[in-house]
Amino acid sequence: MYALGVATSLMLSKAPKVISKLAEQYKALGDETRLGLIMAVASGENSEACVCDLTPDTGLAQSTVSHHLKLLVDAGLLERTQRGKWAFYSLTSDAKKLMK
Amino acid sequence: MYALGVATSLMLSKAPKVISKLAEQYKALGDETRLGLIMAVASGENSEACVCDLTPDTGLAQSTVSHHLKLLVDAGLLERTQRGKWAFYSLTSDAKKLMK
DNA sequence: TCCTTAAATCGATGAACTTCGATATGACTA
DNA sequence: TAGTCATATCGAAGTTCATCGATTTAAGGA
Repeated sequence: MYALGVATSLMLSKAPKVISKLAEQYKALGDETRLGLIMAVASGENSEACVCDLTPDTGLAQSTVSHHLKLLVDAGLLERTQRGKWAFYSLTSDAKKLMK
Repeated sequence: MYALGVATSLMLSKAPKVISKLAEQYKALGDETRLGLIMAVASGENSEACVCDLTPDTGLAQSTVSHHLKLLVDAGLLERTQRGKWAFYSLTSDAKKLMK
């Protein structure tokens, strides 16, 4: 017998589907643009931000930013809320856990 | 003034180069094969494993596994040690932090 | 109702990634 | 030294990804 490694309990406890989801989340964070976006969201008032605020900082086209935000939502890292004409994005609990 | 978000201190404290490194590390974890490899390493005796043990589980070619391991080393998540004919891989402190 | 503004979707393009088989390197063994 | 085993490197093929401009959808405002 030997001492359990750091991630052993994690590995043993997670079903394949969870591994796959986790990989998806890491992949979503594994892009400078998206990592910047999610950090900008986290640092916004009430830890949320709308696309109109996020887009200028990236230097990318609005459609590209929208695409990245959708990816982050699909990965379960951001939540989208419509308020008036604006779409606001905020961190999910998964994102908070992962970025701690 | 408003309350700081979860990742605010992270964002404010990290220089662009660090952001870029962090994205690289997340990207490295954002692949099921590599996430599986790093978990296998973590769960191995002394939290290390050699390529010969890691390869069969993946169902991939040896050259492919070698390639993924190199990526993980380049990202600063694994360390390589030669012992006899075998190459052993172990987690770095960055990997332990990120996968906690 | 028509116009404006915010954001999402679509289709195309070039770059990056995963994977493989073949080959090279490096370390022990006969 | 010649041979074998473990691993790394190389070059190619197919796939996925990031990005853009154009268009569409959705929500308000005049």
